[in-house]
Amino acid sequence: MSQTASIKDVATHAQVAVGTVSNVLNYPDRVSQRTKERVLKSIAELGFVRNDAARQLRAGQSRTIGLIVLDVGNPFFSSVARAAEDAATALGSVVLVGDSGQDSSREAHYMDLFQEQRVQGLLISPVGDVAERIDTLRERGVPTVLVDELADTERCSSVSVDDQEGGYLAAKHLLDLGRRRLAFVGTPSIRQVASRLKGAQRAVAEVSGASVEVLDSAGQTVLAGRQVGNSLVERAPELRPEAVFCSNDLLALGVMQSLTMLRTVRIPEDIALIGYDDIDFAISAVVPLSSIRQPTEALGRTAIELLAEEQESGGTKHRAVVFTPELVVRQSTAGAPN
Amino acid sequence: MSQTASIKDVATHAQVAVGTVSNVLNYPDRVSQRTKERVLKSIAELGFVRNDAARQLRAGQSRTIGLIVLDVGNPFFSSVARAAEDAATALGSVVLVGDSGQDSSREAHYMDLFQEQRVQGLLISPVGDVAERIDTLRERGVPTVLVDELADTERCSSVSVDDQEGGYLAAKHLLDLGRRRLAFVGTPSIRQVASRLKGAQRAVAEVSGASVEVLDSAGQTVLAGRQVGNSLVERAPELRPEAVFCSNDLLALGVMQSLTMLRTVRIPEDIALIGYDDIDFAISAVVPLSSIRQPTEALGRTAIELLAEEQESGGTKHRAVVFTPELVVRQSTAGAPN
DNA sequence: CGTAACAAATGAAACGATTCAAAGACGAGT
DNA sequence: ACTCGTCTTTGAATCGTTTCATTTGTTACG
Repeated sequence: MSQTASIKDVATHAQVAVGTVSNVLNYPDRVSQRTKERVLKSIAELGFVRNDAARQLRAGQSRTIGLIVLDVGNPFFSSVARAAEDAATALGSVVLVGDSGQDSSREAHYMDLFQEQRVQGLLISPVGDVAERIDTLRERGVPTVLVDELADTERCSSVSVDDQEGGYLAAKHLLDLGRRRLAFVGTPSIRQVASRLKGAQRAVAEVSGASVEVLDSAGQTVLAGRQVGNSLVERAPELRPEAVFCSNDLLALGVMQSLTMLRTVRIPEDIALIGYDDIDFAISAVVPLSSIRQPTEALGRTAIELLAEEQESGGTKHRAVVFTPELVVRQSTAGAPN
Repeated sequence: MSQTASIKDVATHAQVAVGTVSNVLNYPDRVSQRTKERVLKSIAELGFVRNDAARQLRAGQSRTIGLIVLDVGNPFFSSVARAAEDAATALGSVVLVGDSGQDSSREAHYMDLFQEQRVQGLLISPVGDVAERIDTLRERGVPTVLVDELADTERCSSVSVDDQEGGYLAAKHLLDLGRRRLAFVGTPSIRQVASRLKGAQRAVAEVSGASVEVLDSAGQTVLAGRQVGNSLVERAPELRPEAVFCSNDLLALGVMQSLTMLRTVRIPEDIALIGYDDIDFAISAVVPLSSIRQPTEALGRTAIELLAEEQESGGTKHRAVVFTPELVVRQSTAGAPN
């Protein structure tokens, strides 16, 4: 009894055929009440637990869905991951999360791994160029859904958020407050950030006399935000922007700390400040931070749904679902223009 | 070529026996250079990828290690998880992360799942009482290592951090600054928090004239911290504590926000403040926050090592490794006593 | 030339589940 | 008593890999 019992052991113990035990587990209606009880009793007595490997081998496919994210520590991704897990659980599947850490070799490693595991499907926020591998997977019957990246629908499905719209919303909001001299803080070398900037510029172009200055930050962290914030404080007041849009909440919190710590600048009176992502900390900042909320739960849930669609259609039909981000106004951009 | 090629297909294509293909993959030295090349060429041409389910079935065990945490969103656990993943990767294993969300039914679900997967071993931060299940797993040859919880070494191994010592360190530090009237903020109903409080009380008992008041918070979040902070601000100055020790950095940040926002209290001059966990935000707070750092990487790495030890010893020898936390002094507790 | 020694390659058996065609059991209807 | 239909149960075949006892091939040596 020390080692694990197999279905055969159960069959022997209950004095039935192995097929019957399998039926008890998978098609209980096919089995008479009497035998069912006997089998279940044996299962309990022997402590039988299904061997998933054997089951998968026979089925030719696992009940596993692979998810590769850029950084599990990032609240955006951990939220997407959690939503995906919940949606998958409802379908009787399990999500395996791999963290590429923005490293394309790690990304490749996880793709290999998931392929060996014969995952049902793959959700991925790609780092490198994965187009070819996705083609290969599709040929093998493994559907892929890009996450937070727009897909060529000839190739696969995708769920993403309209970053340009998000940027537009943020800048429009600042302009609506009456602010004209805007600053954008972020690293436009990242595609998502570039789109947000583009959206902001579009909003600015719609208002005469408005301008936006781009402040390239060293990274997307609180510290990077502080550095930018310090450089703003050092400026002569008349050279400071009237409103700042950061490509990410961490940056915004850093900027906020610099500005409020030295107490030379008031938020939102002197400078209105808005971030992006609406992380949990945004609401609990010294000055509650306005932000652009991305529908992370919807992203995760929809990603799983698209995967299911792909499976049903045999991997022929692809869809690119684009969500619209939402403006969340808090104290950091509250009140009338100065 | 649309579907996945098996080892048999490779064998046919390369005109060798299946055993030879297997040898090329697992024992390359047993195969001559010539055939090896031929086989590898066929593998590449057919795009063959090992079927892990079949491999596991034959091996009787997977290369997977299960990890069940209380909350993946919590930086403490995500850091432990990452360290465990890295250590496991080095051993050629994969870590599957399950999030119990402090819910014992979800915990049980993941335990079932991992058992079906025939994981090599299980790392778990338990919610409910899992002693019996661990016994069962041990009988089945699945070693378990408790994470952030001290184990009965008759039963299994564990990695944990000395919470009482952490509490002692924090309180001692505050006392060393000359502060006498301390406050402890947290939810002592959680075991770890209770230990930290106990440590703090021990430190206080060592100093004559010192006292510690316990402020039970509604949760362990920034918001809960703010509420406590507000209640402190409302007090008459002479009734306020001289130093506050929060059982968690989020709480501490909340307290800090309340105190600094209203500008009636200075940190650290009027109230010295220390948190616990040393999360990334601690260093970037308005007033950089002192904290107690837990060796999360060591926890994750060691958990995997203990698992390996268990496997080698056949699951007979268990060890409980306890790490000592570390005091990190920053501005929130800097300077001389008032 | 015979054979011992070794290397390389073979292919059937096994892992544990599911599937499915076939057999068995049983009662109703004639 | 016989046939038919329905409900249960059976057990061999299958999935793709690894393992290992055998066979085959090659070289060296007496």
